[in-house]
Amino acid sequence: MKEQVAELLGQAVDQLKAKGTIPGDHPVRIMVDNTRDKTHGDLASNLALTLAKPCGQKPRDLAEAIIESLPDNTLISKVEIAGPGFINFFLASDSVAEIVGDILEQGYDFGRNTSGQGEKVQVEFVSANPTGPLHVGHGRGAAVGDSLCRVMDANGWNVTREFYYNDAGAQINNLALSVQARVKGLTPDDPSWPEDGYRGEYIIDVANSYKAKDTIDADDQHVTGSGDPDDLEAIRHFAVAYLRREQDLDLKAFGVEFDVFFLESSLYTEGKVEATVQQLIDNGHTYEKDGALWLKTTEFGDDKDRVMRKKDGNYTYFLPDVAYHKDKFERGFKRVINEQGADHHSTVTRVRAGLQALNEGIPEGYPDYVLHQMVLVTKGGEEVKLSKRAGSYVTLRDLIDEVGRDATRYFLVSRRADSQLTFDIDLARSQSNDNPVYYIQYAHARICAVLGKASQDDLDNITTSGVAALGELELDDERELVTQLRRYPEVVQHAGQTLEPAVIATYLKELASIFHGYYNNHRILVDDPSVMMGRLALSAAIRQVLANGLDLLGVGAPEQM
RNA sequence: GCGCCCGUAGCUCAACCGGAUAGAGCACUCGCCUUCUAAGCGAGUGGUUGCAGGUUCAAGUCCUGCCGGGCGCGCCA
Repeated sequence: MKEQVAELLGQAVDQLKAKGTIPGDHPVRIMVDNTRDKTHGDLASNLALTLAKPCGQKPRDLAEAIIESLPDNTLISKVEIAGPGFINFFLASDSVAEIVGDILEQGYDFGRNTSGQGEKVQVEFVSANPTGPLHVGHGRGAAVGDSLCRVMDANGWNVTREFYYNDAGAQINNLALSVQARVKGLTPDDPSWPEDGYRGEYIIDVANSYKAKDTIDADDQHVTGSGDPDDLEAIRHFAVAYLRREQDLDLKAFGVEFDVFFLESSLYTEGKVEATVQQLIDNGHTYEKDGALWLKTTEFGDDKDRVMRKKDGNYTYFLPDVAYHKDKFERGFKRVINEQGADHHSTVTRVRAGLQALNEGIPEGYPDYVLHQMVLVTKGGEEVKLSKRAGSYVTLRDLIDEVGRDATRYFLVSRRADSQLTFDIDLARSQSNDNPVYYIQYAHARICAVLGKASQDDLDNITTSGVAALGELELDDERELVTQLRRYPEVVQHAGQTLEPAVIATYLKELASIFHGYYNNHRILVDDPSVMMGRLALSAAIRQVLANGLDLLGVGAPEQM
């Protein structure tokens, strides 16, 4: 709709350029905005304001000229000049109502677009190391990352969900030692407990399962415990598989699944780390100092150079990261988005610098990052810091068990990633109007209930006589509802462009709010068949958009509550 | 000290590429269930958008400097 109005304005500009009112060589950027105030019509353009100066005219005079040059059309019913020189467009009722027909016809596809043109995009998120249960921060990553994937998919991208983890480093060794200690019956208080060992109670479960020679099937790990307390290697494999499985179960309970699990160890075994190092050396971006090998990241915007190979011959963490992203690029992902906690933001510059130093034509801003800030969990007004199972942090499982999947996902995805989030457990679990999740779901369930009362015959005719009757809908709130529905595709697009799935949540809250108001003021199943059919069509369209939007958030759309 | 993010109503948050009178919910006050789900609706109260400059016809939004909070500044990951 915006595009169509912009198109009309474009034609008016061309005409005025031909007349000389607008300088022919002046670049014109046409902006059409939704209006905030309905007295300003449906859409507005600031075109006359931006062109006033180069044209040497008063904005309102120029607006007048632009309006006179607008081609004839059926889209717009009225145009006004307002304020300092805005051009306000009032859309014709018919063209507005059309959107309802579109929604009913397109169903699940309404709001989706093809702007991604089927290009491959990889979204890496969660990427927790298998050293313990997932915590709230991972939960935020999972909620934001998965929703982002859904949004990218809705914008026509071919999305791959990827989970990367370290299965072989010092931390994993530490994990193995901790499990081994538990297998041997030691406790964290014991003097011979491994230094910096993992102290959480979950380690006991891993140890017991290992001793019982259980078989573990995670998404990407399949191991049977040997039970041998002295076989550290066997313990390591088992512990990784065990915790991976636990994470998988949490993620499944959260409604999040991955296409690819990528092991850091494979970068070593397949020689990709070595190859990356060699390439960096060959390109002359490295030097030896103090027995270590350094990468000149300062050549690419870093504030100091970074060690890539330590004195002891091991690599620092960011080198495999560079090798990993080189691999992503070589796998054909021209676009990659990494969703991570903001506590790792210092890696952004390093990884990008490393990729530039490879000199392989990888674009400068590659990869994209979405960094989420910390999550603070509160209950009863107090900060919650500990969980029994993990010991030192609140687990994702705790939240899912306590407040439910939908509410947890909603709360974690509904705020912009770059601001800190307070997760109020009491609010999230309250089944009341305080809780936006239920507020939105309730709107969906209510419509389902109403449609359930309508006759099958009427429902069958909803797309024909229902849509045809939309002209009868003259109420302000009906008009407002249709306007909100019309904006949905823009919101999906906006979420995709800014990589901010949270805007979907905001939109749905607004749509639900307008609907609840409408529902309370007007009956849908009224005697007048024409009015009823129109309202049924409108309601069905709202239900569809609510369902589509909730789906992008990974939150369910219940038919009854 | 340096870098990144944030600062909007008492609280939690909105505000589309810079647009017109900064919006919701909670809390507080008062109303609405014999009618499709009251997990709902309506009305009222509540603001120098942290502070000070600058750019612009127009700034919560962009720029600079402060103040406050978070995170990061390792040959840890």
